[in-house]
Amino acid sequence: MPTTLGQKIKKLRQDKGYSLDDLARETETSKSYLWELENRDERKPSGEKLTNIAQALGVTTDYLLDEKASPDEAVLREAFFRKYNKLEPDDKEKIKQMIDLWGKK
Amino acid sequence: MPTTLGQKIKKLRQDKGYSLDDLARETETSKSYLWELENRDERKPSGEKLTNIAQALGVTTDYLLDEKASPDEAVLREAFFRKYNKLEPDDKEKIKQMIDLWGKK
DNA sequence: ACTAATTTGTTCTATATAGCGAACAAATAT
DNA sequence: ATATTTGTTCGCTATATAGAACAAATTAGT
Repeated sequence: MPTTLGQKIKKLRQDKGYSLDDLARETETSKSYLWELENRDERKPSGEKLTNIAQALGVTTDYLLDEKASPDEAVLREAFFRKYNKLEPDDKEKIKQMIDLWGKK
Repeated sequence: MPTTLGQKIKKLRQDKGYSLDDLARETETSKSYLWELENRDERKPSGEKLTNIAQALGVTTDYLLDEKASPDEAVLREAFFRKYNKLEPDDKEKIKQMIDLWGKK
């Protein structure tokens, strides 16, 4: 299971069969910087780059950044589901992706 | 409806009754920089800052960054919902937040 | 199999800008 | 009227990020 930002990017990229150049082209970033992101843990990319990368890899930025705790309590299921169904297609898709990914970690 | 990153931060912050100093303390950033984020459109904060800010304001980074399209097609609802229920509480909470926010835009 | 060409990954140097601290200004409270 | 809180500006340093050039690996040709 990948845990750092770099590991996640590398895994997702390779799973898609992209080279660094491929991903660089799609994300408006240089391949040298992508390499640093994957291999040097101390990098802190901008939200903009993160957005491009997340999109190219089909995940959300929240998944890449993998935040920490946040207060929790029970969910009202029906209300939840009704709300979900009213979302725009793009947003639905994103929610779905997050659920898929988080379910695996 | 706030549209830029700065507008969103400002609105959320003020709605919570926070001063720039308050938010700065909670998010590991300087108030001067927060001011720039709110008032100068050309700023590009790091994912790290974004994460802190999003958390302090109770939203996701994806909401703050408001990405663009992503491929879409039908969702298998039951599977979807079963998966959702298996998530960790923290993650459930995040999904819920996103749905709430996106439902309003 | 051997080598030349092409693709992929890595390192280095240079530049723009993220992000801070402290000083200043405006507003609000006492 | 003064003190305290809030917002704004400025200059400095660290670091994000690009653009090569270089190295390793892979592919294609003979």
